Amino acid sequence: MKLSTYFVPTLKEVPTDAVVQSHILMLRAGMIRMISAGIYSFLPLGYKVIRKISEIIREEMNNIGGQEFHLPALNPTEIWEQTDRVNAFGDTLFHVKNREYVLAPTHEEIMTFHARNVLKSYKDMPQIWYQIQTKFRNEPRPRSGVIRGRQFLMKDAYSFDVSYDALDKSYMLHDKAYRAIFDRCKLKYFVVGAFSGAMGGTGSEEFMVKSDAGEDTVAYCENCGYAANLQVATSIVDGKSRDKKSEALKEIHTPNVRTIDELCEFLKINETQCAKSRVYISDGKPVLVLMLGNDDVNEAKLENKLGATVRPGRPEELAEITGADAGSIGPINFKRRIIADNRLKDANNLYSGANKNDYHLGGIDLSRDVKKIEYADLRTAQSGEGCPNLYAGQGSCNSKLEVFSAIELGHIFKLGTKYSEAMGALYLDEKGKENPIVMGSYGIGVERILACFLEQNHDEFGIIWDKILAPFDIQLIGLNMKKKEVVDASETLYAELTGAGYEVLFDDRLDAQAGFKFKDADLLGIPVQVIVGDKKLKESASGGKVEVKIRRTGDRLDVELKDLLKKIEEIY
RNA sequence: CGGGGUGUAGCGCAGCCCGGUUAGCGCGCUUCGUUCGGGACGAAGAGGUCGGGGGUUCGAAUCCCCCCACCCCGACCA
Repeated sequence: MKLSTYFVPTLKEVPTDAVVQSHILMLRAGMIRMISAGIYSFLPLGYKVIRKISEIIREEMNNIGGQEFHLPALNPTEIWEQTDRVNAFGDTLFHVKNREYVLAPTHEEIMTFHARNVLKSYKDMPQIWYQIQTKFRNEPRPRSGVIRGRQFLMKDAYSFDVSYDALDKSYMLHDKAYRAIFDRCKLKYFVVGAFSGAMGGTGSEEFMVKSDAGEDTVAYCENCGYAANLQVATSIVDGKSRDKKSEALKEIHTPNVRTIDELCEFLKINETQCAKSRVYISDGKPVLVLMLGNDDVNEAKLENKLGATVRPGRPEELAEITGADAGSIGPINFKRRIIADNRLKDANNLYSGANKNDYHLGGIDLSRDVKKIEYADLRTAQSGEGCPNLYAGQGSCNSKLEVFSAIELGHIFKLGTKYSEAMGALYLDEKGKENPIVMGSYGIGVERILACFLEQNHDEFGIIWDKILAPFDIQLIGLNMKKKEVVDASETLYAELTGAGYEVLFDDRLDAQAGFKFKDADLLGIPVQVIVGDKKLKESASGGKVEVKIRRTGDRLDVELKDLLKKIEEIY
């Protein structure tokens, strides 16, 4: 491909609206352009990479027996009503105005529709059906370029089995395929296991990539690979030990002391002697949550414990419930439900609010002074705390956890019979008995693979492709295309390299200066640059030299023209 | 949906607070010349509903009201 006629609008300056690296690089390298928030056009260079990624996905899906479909994005609303997902998706679902259609955000319904009509016998299974197709979701806030869009490419796969045991096999096949896909795409990823969500599934795994641009927060252990969404992550951290002697309750005047830090400062005590109080409202009823020191309440854990959603109490509610404002609230004489974090179990000699403005209580013994108190894991794990992963018979890992943001690349999910039951996808088993098909669903964000790769493979100058995803194998740069010897040599090389089976991007632009071409080449990040300039052409009697530059390392070497093909072969 | 910010030439921005010639700068683009291995130089050009609508005023990019778009933080995320 000749760059003089190839549409690759590179940008010298960083577009203001782009914040995350992958987005900036895709825009600057002329791979994408935005049409509207969360809606992007892929330009030729970007689409070339998308196609390479798609091909890898296809190969690995076919390897596990997957069969590729192409389903319509435009779906009759009625099908979505059968599973009550018009409601479940709510505003996220795009509705077509002049027909009873929706734009599909995923394809469980359509795949189940086909399964229902065809998979009538246990002999018809297992099946793995997949497609690579555009999904539509009316995200309230698209962001980070292509990472969270309103329209995006997804590889979605669905398995159909006769039993949960059989589903386990299909699920494991996908686990294998996904690892193969992400390995081949040279991504550094990790797997977050089984988070029992509200979707009625029996198991799931998320494939994640560490990134500041990510929207999930996870706790990860480098040592053993433990990874958990922060919403459920636990850690090993000491509780408040129980002192031998419980002191008597004492009221302390603490004017203008609101926070735990201020309390510690005021009383010259350690924060692990304090119980922090937070009042939440759940189901219209107040709950006092006690945390040790400055520990953060993990609202997801609290909601799990209560089995209902929670919200923080409003200031006027706090005053009415406790008789005090936030900062002076505590467990003593609190008449409603009290749940304390496990770190506070049986703790004594604690300081906490007195439910009276500007007063705190000391000498609190939770066992002695708080009659009806429950304990639960309610705290948010933090970086540096001990990994809770258990080794069989050897205690826990206890290496240091790291908490960071991550991008979800893929998700494999044991669906069970939710959709087959709702839509009547039933088969006959060996005994002639009717059963619902047991399903799994499996998704990969195709553009996210691209974005994650770029997040992990760039430097200050631009993209650094790995050869497996690179849009081209070689960037051939004719430095001064006004000189005949350069034109002749580079045209010859272009023909030779292309003939040898390499995909070559030939910078044959007539008017671009050397520096300009170098900068563009580094930005585009093709793995190998072959630089043809008149000086080096003259350097050898035997036909001249060209320079070969390896983008990732920055290494340059001069190569005789006649040795070039061999050299490139060595590199590749 | 709540909070914050931005919208002026293809891109990046100044001008706005404090209204007043013909709305400016850099990059890019066109033409000519010079240059030619790390985003060159000179000269001459083209390119604008100042996001949209309404209002105030003799006069609005500038002040006021409404709307729209985009970005960031949060909420949401099968």
